[in-house]
Amino acid sequence: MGRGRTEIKRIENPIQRQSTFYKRRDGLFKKARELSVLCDADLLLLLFSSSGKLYQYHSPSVASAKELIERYEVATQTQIRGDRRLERNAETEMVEKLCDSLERELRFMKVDEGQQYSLPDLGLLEHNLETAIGKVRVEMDRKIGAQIHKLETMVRDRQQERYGLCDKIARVQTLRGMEADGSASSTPGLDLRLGTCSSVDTSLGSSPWFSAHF
Amino acid sequence: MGRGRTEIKRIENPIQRQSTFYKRRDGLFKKARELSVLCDADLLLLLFSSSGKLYQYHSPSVASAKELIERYEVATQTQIRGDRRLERNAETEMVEKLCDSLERELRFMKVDEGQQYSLPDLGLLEHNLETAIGKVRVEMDRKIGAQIHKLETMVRDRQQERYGLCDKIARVQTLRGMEADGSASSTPGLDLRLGTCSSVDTSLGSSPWFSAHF
DNA sequence: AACTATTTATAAGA
DNA sequence: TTCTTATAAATAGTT
Repeated sequence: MGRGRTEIKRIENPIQRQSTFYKRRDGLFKKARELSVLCDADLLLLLFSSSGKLYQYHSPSVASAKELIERYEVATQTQIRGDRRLERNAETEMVEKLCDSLERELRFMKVDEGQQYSLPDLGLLEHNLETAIGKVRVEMDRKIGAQIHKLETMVRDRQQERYGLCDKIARVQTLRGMEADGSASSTPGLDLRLGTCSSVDTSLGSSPWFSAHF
Repeated sequence: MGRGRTEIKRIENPIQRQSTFYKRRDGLFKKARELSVLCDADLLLLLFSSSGKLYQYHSPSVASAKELIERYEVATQTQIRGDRRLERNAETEMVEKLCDSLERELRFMKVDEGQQYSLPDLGLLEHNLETAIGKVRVEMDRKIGAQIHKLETMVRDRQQERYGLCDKIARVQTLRGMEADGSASSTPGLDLRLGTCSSVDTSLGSSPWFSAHF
């Protein structure tokens, strides 16, 4: 459009090029906006002039360019990874998250191997790692402590139960003794003796929880 | 353009909307290409249809959309950080790199505080951190060792120099003694005695390198 | 998809 | 940069 000429090739005259850039930039942005509104589409337009200046447009329906860039990355990743993503559930996602963290951790360590840290930097690094290890150990202790407490409570409850039963048995036997004869009881098949009512082993050496986790 | 109607608002008829989407998408991409060629500009166009399908265009002068996204991120960072970046040299960049690493490290640790790690995960984490600390310490030892070696070498060289000078002085004094008189020497202002030619202190307690780094 | 009456974008000039 | 205007290009409605 315009008077004459159509050939699409670099405009050599810088003044004319600049002028054309402004006009066509405005036109492009307008068209972008119209498309996004008319057709309910999301779009991002990043434009760098030949002098390196950035102009951008994104459809009003999205909050920021960043949002669309992330959507773009997800979309292209999906194309690459195919439908593998569909097989995943929440649990595997969490494991993946942890793996990512560890990967990052390891990459970080590799940077260290690659050289470039000065001695004071290494000292700082050491300190931070020590702090981190401290946190991990505190957390482990907390978790182990909680588990032990839980088990101890369970053990104590069982013991109480046993004491109660022993008591009952003792009373039943006393009752029998008072009846003073060996005739058939009303519950002949039921032996209420449960063995000695002594202490219960509270060590956790072979607890299923322990062996399952280490 | 087209017969009648111009109002820019969402087209409700889905068939018409789809048709318009194709036409205007092609038009937009064509305009984008023309702008980039005519005005030597780089551009990226990401377009998501209302059904979520992605269409993209980037100027032929760049290898990939990713490249322009990175350029965009640099440009916006520059806008935010202003000209602070201009003040930076290679050295500060390296420090920044380290800070980023530590930040990542700390973020990782925060995830840990937030809960969600199981005991075996914590065990693994602990192990990894121990390995990392080991690496850092080995690297520190290596650096300190190298510095000590360098200093020892310097000290040894100085000692050698001194021995050489002592030797010279001894010979000069012997010569003087053989001349057997107290008359003015040809170099009266020059006292060649450099003090006792004994051992040199090799401790590094107050070395400038050491104090500069810790 | 293709056609075409119209609207819109813009090259050149001011 | 911005405005104007002649003209090329895009496209809405239709087939």
